[in-house]
Amino acid sequence: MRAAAKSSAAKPRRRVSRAPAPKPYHHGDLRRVLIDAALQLVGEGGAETVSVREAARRAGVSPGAPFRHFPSRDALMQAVSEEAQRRFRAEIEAALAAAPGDPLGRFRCLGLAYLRWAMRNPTHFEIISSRRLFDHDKAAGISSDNAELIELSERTLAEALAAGQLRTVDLKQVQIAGRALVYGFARMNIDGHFPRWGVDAAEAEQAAEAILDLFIEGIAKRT
Amino acid sequence: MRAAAKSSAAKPRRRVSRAPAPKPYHHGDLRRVLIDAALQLVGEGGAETVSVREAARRAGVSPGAPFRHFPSRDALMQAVSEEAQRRFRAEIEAALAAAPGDPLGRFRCLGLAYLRWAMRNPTHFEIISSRRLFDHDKAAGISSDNAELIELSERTLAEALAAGQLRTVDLKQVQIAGRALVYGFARMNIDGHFPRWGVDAAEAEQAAEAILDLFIEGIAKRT
DNA sequence: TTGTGAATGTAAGCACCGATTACACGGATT
DNA sequence: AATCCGTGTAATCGGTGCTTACATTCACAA
Repeated sequence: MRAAAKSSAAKPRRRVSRAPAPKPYHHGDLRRVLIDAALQLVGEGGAETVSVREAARRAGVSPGAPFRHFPSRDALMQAVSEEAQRRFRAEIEAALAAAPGDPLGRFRCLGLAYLRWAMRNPTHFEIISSRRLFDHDKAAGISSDNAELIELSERTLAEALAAGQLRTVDLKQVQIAGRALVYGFARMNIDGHFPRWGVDAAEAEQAAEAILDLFIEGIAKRT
Repeated sequence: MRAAAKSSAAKPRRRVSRAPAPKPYHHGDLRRVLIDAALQLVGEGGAETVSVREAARRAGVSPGAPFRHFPSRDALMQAVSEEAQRRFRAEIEAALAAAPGDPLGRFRCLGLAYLRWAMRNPTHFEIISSRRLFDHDKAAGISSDNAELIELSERTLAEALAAGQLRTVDLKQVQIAGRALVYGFARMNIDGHFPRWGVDAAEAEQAAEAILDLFIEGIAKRT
């Protein structure tokens, strides 16, 4: 690519807050900009094509600068993952709050919001999905990630059981199976198992809804 | 990519039958050895930590030699993927052939064999799972991969439907849901979503069987 | 206002990586 | 026996993660 070739172009050293200097030595909010750049890079070529140098390049900063904010590439990716998880959880909770109803219906809303977000934001979902790459140290620690979401789904399922809407009592199994279903569908989508749906997102979302309904009918008490 | 751990892998050479030639110029079966080395590397540090150089190092060969057999790293990984897929399909078909019974029971055997193989060979399964990395060109082409397996599961499901064992008639939905379920479970396992099961494989397999049964009961005609 | 230390950037460099090119070896064909 | 060509080596290039040394700026205090 191109060398930086920063034209120094000796500028007047106005430090008055009135006019913004064209090249301030300090970036201002490099950390945030790096995370955004990395997020964009994931969207362009997958998670493993993200390079710290390219992120720095897009931030208009030297290759070593990012290491002032992240001790390693993995740390940067972890920050990206946390950002993605934050958005994910926010959207799920919003969708669940906005759609009340019977417990099983709310469980369906939960799964649907999960699937929709995963299909519409494959970039973010890909980052979230693999703990082995980004959260390997945090996995046994704080667990402030989507454990909250897991608990939310468990609570909703418990309500459904209390309301007599389920045909089985093993909530843990149902919860894991539901997670595996939506996770598997979303992963298959971004892993390219549905090449035909790459061009028709609506069809993919329809299929997602259909298999979710199939699962829910499977766990619901038969009429 | 990141630096890989060093490892001395001076392999004893034996190719000449007459005298102990210390260094035969030609390796003999480098292609196979490279695939095996790459497979081993995936098992040690994940798919993206595999480097052509390290594979060459373990094969006792110069860094440029692998490129005589594979035009690129991705080509090597694709060969590894094909090898893994071959073993996968062989085991599934063997398990299915050895366990006859009613169609739905055979479908269960299919899913169980899938899950078991995925849990016991996470290395291979990880390679198989992501088409975007390894099969991007082949995806629309020959499709000699596990499309055969998909068809096999569809056929088994159709038999189950014909035998009146299913409560729904939309086979495509059932098939996709089943695939998403087992794929999601296997992926969650290797992606580290079940850290507790990292030490107890038996428990993981029990859980896998349980969610599979949950799903099958969900699609079965109620007695 | 003026030091002064901590933050945060740059510059240079290391080792490793994928990939290419020129060259060396040797088994197989004729 | 001479030759061809598949297969290995050696050298090299640009890119990458990461470290170290140095430069600049900001924030806070005397």
